[in-house]
Amino acid sequence: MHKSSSAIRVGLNATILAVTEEAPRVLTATHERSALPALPFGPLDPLQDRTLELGLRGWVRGQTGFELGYVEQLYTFGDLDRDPYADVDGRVISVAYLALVREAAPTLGTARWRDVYAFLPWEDFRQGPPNFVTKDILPALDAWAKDSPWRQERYKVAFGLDESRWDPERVLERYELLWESDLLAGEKMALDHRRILATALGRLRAKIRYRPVVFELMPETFTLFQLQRVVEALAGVRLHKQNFRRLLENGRLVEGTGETFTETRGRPAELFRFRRHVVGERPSAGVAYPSRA
Amino acid sequence: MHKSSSAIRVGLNATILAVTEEAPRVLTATHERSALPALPFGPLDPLQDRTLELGLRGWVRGQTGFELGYVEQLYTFGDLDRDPYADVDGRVISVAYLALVREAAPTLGTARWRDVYAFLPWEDFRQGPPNFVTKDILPALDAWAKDSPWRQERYKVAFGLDESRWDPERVLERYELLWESDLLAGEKMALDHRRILATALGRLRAKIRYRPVVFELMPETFTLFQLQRVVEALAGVRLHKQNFRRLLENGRLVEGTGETFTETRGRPAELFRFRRHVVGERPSAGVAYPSRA
DNA sequence: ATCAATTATACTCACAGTGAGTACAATAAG
DNA sequence: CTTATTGTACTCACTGTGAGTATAATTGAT
Repeated sequence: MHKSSSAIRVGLNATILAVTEEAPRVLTATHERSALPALPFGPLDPLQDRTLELGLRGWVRGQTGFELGYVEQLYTFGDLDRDPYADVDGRVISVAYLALVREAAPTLGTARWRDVYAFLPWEDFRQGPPNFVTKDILPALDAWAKDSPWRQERYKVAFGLDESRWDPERVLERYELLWESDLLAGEKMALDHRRILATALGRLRAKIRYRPVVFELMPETFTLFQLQRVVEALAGVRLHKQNFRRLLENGRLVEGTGETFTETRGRPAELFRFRRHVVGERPSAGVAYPSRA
Repeated sequence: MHKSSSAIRVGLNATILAVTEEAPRVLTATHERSALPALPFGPLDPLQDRTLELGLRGWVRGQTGFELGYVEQLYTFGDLDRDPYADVDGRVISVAYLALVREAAPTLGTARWRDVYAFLPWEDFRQGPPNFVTKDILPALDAWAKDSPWRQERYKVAFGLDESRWDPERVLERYELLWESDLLAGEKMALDHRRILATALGRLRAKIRYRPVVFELMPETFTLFQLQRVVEALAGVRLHKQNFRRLLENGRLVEGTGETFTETRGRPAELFRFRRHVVGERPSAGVAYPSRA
């Protein structure tokens, strides 16, 4: 066994999300040792970086060319066994951040945009429960929980069976459930990065509802239907159009520009713009996704 | 100027809360250099502590004699200028935790229980707005916001004026508002610990509503009125008794023991017990504080 | 023994959201 | 001119929630 160094290094971990073409995307790098996709990661420079967030913005700019807009701290990971190379490298504490950017612009280096649902395929319920969930996962979970009423309750709540209904925000619960039962589907990521991604998605889905963060992902002007599509892509659920609009009007979050937008056929839609000044205005201004269609 | 060391140390910071005699209490130590009250703080041992949480539990046990029950990670602080001694000591990153314990039992060392509202006096609205808030703070804030409509909105939302109503969870917003306007009342704490305390209180107030965490603060059996008093102490708001009980019944969080409890005069109250197994049962099981009395 | 204080219950009621549905209007591609 | 597509206008039932009124059950104090 190698002798461990007692030095601690602090890493800054970024889950950078965008939505393009009705799919949530995450910026990935390639993990050197495992060759798996990984969340971009940079060290904290203890002398230069005045704040953790500035440090993050700095190396993201350098490594990927992105100027981050909205940034939010997620969680700090520091378990000794999360990194199998920790013995060699010394202990690493990593502070994970969630960042939202406006568009999937071209990237520098090895960074690459990937569909979030490639890693968490069971989270996309827009077409109803995905096939492999109903066919494979749920029966297997049922077997897994057969002898434990507690496991029963747990997986039924997580997947919205029986009494409870599918709650888009319970991403982490579902991830951990599938991890424990060894039923994880989808593509792997390096280390515990898939878990971090799940944390990020859950947080974002929750935050959307009480803070106007979706607009960080939208262009300057947009139609209400485009906005709905973006929210749906993130929430992984289809929404009821009329109710969605009703909520938007109540929240006074957007204002019409008067211009219209025609791309597909059908009646042209009016273009809207986010009313930036509402941010502090209302107690809780979010784009609460109302119901499924 | 001293030459800074480039080593990083990681500290684990605990906000340990309990509720006794209808007051939320926080466990404080004494900061060596400033002699101010401080949140207990211990280093992470990069070789021994398998997880951050275990590290925390370990030194809390050693330093204060407490065996922590409920523990939750709060936030990670790492700004260079948060500690004026950073130059000498090298960079410190601290991971803050919120912990709940059952009772304000006697403590070892210099640790001491203090009323949370001694540090954040404007947060206790149980008797309605405290005198110094209406008399001093609000007028001063009004002056501070006189020329900025944005500041206006901000402080009115934070303090529940006009349209909006007092939201117990906006602790951090209020703290930052008062900090910026240089109107902080109450006792100081070392470094940025008062800010951390504000973060913790806000988080706990929010969490109470969708997870049954209050019970971590209650004895094994309790009357519903005692429970209400504890929630009120944390929320800093008086509640409507009937509605509070209605919500408890709906949530199926507690069950009667059949025994009754008599301490004050008046009709004896039935003793209840937390139904532990509901934890995974319901989608969101919390003791949502309903309305003010 | 009576009263005041204190706590526990039982209901009511209005109002705001919310999930869901029906119907119809406007426009463009084919 | 049909059809696909999107935008609008309403309705409706149901649930939660904030609030209020009234009454029952106790016990300590006078």
